[in-house]
Amino acid sequence: MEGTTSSSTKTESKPSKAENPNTKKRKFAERTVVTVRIEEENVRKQKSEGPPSDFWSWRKYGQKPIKGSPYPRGYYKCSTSKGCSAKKQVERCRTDASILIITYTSNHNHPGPDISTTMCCSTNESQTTQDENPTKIAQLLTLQEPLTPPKQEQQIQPLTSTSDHEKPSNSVEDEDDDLEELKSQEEEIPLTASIEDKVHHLEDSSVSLLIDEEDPPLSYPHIMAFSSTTGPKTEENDFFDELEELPIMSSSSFITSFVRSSSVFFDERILVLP
DNA sequence: CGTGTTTGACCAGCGC
DNA sequence: GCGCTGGTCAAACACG
Repeated sequence: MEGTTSSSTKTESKPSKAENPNTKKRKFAERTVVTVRIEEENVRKQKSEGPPSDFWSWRKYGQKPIKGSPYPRGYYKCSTSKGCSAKKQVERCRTDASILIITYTSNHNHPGPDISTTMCCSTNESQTTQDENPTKIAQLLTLQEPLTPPKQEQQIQPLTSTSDHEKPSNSVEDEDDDLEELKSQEEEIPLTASIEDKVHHLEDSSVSLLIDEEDPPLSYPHIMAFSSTTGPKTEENDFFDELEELPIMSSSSFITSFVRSSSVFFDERILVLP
């Protein structure tokens, strides 16, 4: 909480509505942007079931149509714990409805849920869990698919802050007429980048910028969930070992290694600093 | 009954 | 200064 320390310049209190003085601070809000690609069948599910859930429980408190986007943006607060100020915004990529853009703001002020039970970390149980929680697992499954188009994927934003980062970096703004073309291109493009390639790429690029060990980003559910569980994991490691052979990690390399793993979950992570 | 969703209204940041 | 737009609130409603 009070993660948005950078922007509390407005001190005049707003009596009735905004109980949190940090509300409506757009420009300097710290955010972590995650794009998640969902598969087509899940796209339909999303429409009926909402955004893919992560390991927190979220309560929707608003939805707004976003100018220039055919899809509304949903606003969610963490309902895992009372008083938790963690929020997220979920919207769809304008060019590809199968891409969800999730923007995490603020920080969880409570330990994460026990993902060993919440999530399908056990490799043996993963299949059954998928059957039981297809939506929740959907974003995990997406890593099996090649993710965002290479252009978008390679242009991981540096740590500069504008409110436009969540929109895809490719030329979305201009010709809407090209959207269909882009879509068709996306479908035609043999998205062949393997997970390892992607991980490798992310590792080589700016992922290291995303995680500052002394001042970690605001909200990255997996990391927090992991850190909240007691000590180094076994099942989780097994899980990730399946994804990628991880060396034994020291505490410092754990995060880096985790990022490598978590970057598998998410197409793209953008920490926006003030 | 508790929890979550929907939805209209309100407010403030931001660009012009 | 003004209008647009995004973000939040809160009442009403739905659901288990």
